[in-house]
Amino acid sequence: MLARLAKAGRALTAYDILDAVRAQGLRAPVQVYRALEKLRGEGLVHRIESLNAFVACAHFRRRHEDSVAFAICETCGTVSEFAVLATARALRTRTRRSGFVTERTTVELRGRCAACVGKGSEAGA
Amino acid sequence: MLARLAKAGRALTAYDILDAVRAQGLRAPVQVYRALEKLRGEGLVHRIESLNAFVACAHFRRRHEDSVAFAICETCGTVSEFAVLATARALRTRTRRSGFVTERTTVELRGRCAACVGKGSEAGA
DNA sequence: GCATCGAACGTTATATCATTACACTCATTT
DNA sequence: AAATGAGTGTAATGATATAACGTTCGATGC
Ligand SMILES: [Zn+2]
Ligand SMILES: [Zn+2]
Ligand SMILES: [Zn+2]
Ligand SMILES: [Zn+2]
Repeated sequence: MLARLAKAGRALTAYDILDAVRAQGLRAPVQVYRALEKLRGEGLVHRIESLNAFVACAHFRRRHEDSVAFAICETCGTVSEFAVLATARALRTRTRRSGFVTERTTVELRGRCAACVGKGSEAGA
Repeated sequence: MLARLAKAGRALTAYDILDAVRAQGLRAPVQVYRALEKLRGEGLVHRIESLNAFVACAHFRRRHEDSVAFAICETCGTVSEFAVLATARALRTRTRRSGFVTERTTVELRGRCAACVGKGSEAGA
């Protein structure tokens, strides 16, 4: 299942994954959600909140949910993961001043990836 | 509908809102979603992606979806909106270096608000 | 006035995402 | 062996969101 996610390069919904792994014997959504929960616990999978979908962790590091961001291309669906340690720290500090204790951050950017921007400008020229 | 959202102080799902406005004649989800879409377009409502829910804009400013963040209390559900102009700019600059053109950012923090942290530590002491 | 058009709306049905409930298996403990 | 408890598979359901389609109604042109 993790292999499928990693190969996809984009976010897959739980039901996308379900379709992909039916051959391996998984038959019901709850099985996929349980597996995803486990993988998320191991830091191998991230959830993209704005897509209700999942990606394989690109960094093979454990537990960095608190300082990761995603750039999501609206045109081709590609999801790129990058670390935002300083940004996350700044946000935590900022809210801490009003008494809010941050446990987790979600940072997701929508836009167009280099490849799709290139294609777009070609078409427009 | 906007009044209901503003009064709530927390995020409401479309179906929460639907229940609240049945008295006003709205009967179906799609009507609520259409109204929300309009209000979002006017910058009066924000969507909280990690909750699949909606809040009234706390700033009464138009169109700042690209630089707003939310601190969401996991204990009491309170959502606080704050501006993150510098942070959003930094993220855009950062991804721009790899060719990604950002159109919109989602920044959501989960944790515990001042009130709930206070109660928690009292209980723990 | 009135035919035509198109945006907005209401209704129904359906699609999509996620969890609950429960029975069964199997390894661990006593 | 019986009791316990974690994990699993199945079915059903709940929660979120959109599609499809006919109607209303104001704007436009004749
Ligand atoms: Zn990662
Ligand atoms: Zn792209
Ligand atoms: Zn706002
Ligand atoms: Zn709170």
